Amino acid sequence: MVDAILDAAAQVLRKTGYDDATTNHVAEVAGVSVGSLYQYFPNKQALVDALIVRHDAAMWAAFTTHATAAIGRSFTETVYAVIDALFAAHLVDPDLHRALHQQVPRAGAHAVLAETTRRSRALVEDILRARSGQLGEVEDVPMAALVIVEAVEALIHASIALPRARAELLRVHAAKLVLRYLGVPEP
Amino acid sequence: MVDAILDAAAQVLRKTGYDDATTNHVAEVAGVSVGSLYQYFPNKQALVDALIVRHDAAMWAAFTTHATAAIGRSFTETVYAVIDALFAAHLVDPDLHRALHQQVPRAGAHAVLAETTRRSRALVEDILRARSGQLGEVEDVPMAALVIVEAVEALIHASIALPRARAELLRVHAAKLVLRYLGVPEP
DNA sequence: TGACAACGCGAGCTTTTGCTCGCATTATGG
DNA sequence: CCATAATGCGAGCAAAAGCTCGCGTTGTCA
Repeated sequence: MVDAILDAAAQVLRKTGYDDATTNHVAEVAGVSVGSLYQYFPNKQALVDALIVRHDAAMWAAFTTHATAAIGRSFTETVYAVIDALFAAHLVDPDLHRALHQQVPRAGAHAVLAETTRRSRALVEDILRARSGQLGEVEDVPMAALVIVEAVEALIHASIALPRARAELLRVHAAKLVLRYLGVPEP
Repeated sequence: MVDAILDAAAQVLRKTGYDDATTNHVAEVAGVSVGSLYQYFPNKQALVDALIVRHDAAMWAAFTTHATAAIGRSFTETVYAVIDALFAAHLVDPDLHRALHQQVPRAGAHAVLAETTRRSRALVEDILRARSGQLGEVEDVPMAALVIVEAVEALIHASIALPRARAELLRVHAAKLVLRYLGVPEP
């Protein structure tokens, strides 16, 4: 039942937006009553929070699944794999993702999302440190990780509004951007 | 009076957030009555819209002012100047900027902001085309402009949450990112 | 099958909030 | 100095939205 309510909330957010995402409307779409909704979610914020947590977990799962392809590869291939994984993660439910980020007030302030950002940066830092000695050295690893994560994420968000062909090309450019930034020679 | 109301709205958004930005509250802070507010703004959305337009205009003004420093310089210096101008534009009213973008639902969907993004990209495209023959050629100018604008804007937004020293360093990294992406050799 | 609890329901209460409208106050101009 | 208009006021209205609570229904034991 909890899942039914969350599914309904996601659908409402995707289709009609945050303003029409009233508790009554969500309950109606879910085919349950408002009372039942409030049995599992103490208030509207808790409902939205749960949705954010669930979606974030789904994205992170998709990311780690795809990112395993990077294990044992060369640095260039690792970069491509991680970027592909990030793009894949954003294809889990793009409409919901956009609704959550563009319409829910203070969505970016959620602790779960901050934690995911932190984990993403930590992962990139690890990758950068792992290539010590190989190619040129990176002086400020945390700063480089920040630059890479922020830039790539921005490009992914931009790609959502693009036609498929351009989005694919943008993925290549994202990889190019990162590799050249890190001083990796072209293949 | 219009300005007083807009100033109050900006202050409320900055300090207490979008949720507490009721029309009555804004009017109270502005030192006027709700009736007066509705004499100049037909509804709450119009008020927020006007605030977005005003802030966007202020940012664009700051940008163009600083960007004139790029006229007649070398390509590398032009890149630095434009990035500096973008950072300067985001220092106009960072708190209001964040409130508008993170708390106002669908803030990104506003026509004015889309137009500003379009103008930014057009400007970058012009700069890229102007250096034809100089250095390496850029094949897909619109794509490169998109990559640069999106990446730099993301880094600027990230820099707002950073301590001043790190923010300054991030600016250098933004320039490095763009120059290396475009294949410009280090100075 | 009957007692009991857990689950579910939805009409409606309460609060909030965007907004109005009739009146007061201040400018304008003859 | 008065008539008229323009501006400003703020109590209060109407709609909306979050939330509650008493009752019905379904499931689960002995």
